[in-house]
Amino acid sequence: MLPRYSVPQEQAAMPRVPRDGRDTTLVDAEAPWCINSLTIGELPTILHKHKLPNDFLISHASLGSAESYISATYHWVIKHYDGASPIHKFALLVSYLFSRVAPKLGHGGAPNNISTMKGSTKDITEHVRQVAWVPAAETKSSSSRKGVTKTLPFIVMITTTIIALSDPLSPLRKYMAAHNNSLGPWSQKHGSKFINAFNLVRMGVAYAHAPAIYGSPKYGSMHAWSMKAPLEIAAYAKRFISLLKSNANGPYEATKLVFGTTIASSLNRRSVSSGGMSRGTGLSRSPPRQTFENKRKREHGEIEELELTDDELFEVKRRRRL
DNA sequence: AATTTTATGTGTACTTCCCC
DNA sequence: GGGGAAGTACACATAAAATT
Repeated sequence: MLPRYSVPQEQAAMPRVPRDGRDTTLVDAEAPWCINSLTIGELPTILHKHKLPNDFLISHASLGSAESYISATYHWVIKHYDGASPIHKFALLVSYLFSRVAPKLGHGGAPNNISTMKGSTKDITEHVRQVAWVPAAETKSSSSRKGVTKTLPFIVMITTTIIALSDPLSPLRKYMAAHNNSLGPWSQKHGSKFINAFNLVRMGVAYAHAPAIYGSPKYGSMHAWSMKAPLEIAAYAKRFISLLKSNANGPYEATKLVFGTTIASSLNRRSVSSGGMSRGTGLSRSPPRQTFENKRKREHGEIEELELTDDELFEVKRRRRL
């Protein structure tokens, strides 16, 4: 059986994703909700939410026997999450997008001209921002790298990473401050899911200072990479959120800001070809093909665990009653 | 020397397939 | 259908490699 996360009692009623204007989740910023079952096109409907979604559970980070500062960081983020903070909201939304970009989370090798950028944070950062997102499975016979298919772990782990790295009071930053800026075991645990320096830079929340961003990047403005200042991230986050709710193409534009045109287009493919404004129209005439797994999950009422295929992302999914 | 990444093996949970 | 073998996917531990 799937690791069914437990739903707190007071939130036992399954949150409804807004289907029309009458749904109370549209107007109630406090009402419980889930993020993983949304489509990208539905992201603008939850921008007012103050709380983390119900499916944001620490268990999805599989902390196990991780060192105490790691689990402390997860608990700290859950306790301090503030939906009114642009950075927090951005972190959550981007974590969702990141989980849908998977497994295309890798990148090619360093270009030949990387050394010409040495010394220029601007050049290297702008370069990394444009590097293509490619599947991380490059080993010939063996399958793709492990740990990149389930979406909920990404959502919990990316959100936590961005928020914690952006706040000097987080247990993670305090650990770094006491350990010469090393992220410690955090690097390996999250790096196995491609939550690493390179992708933080590529998503626009961090600077790359040295070609070592392609190697074993150490943290610090004197080394390979560092987070942008909170005010810079906040400005970026505001722009992202503003794009997201700007118009019918908001989700595309916001995805493009963070992940680039290619990813935005590939995630958007289906809805563009079917005439754009499918949002709010309810049923689509030709429902996208579902994976076997998805079908099983629907049958088992595990829709909240649903992992959408690319083609489904922008579709307005018909909700089954639960 | 320190830090991060990559590779490999083990255990576990689930899925798929196949045979009865 | 049921039930077991084979296959898939993951976390975790450990070791090794790469880079600064």
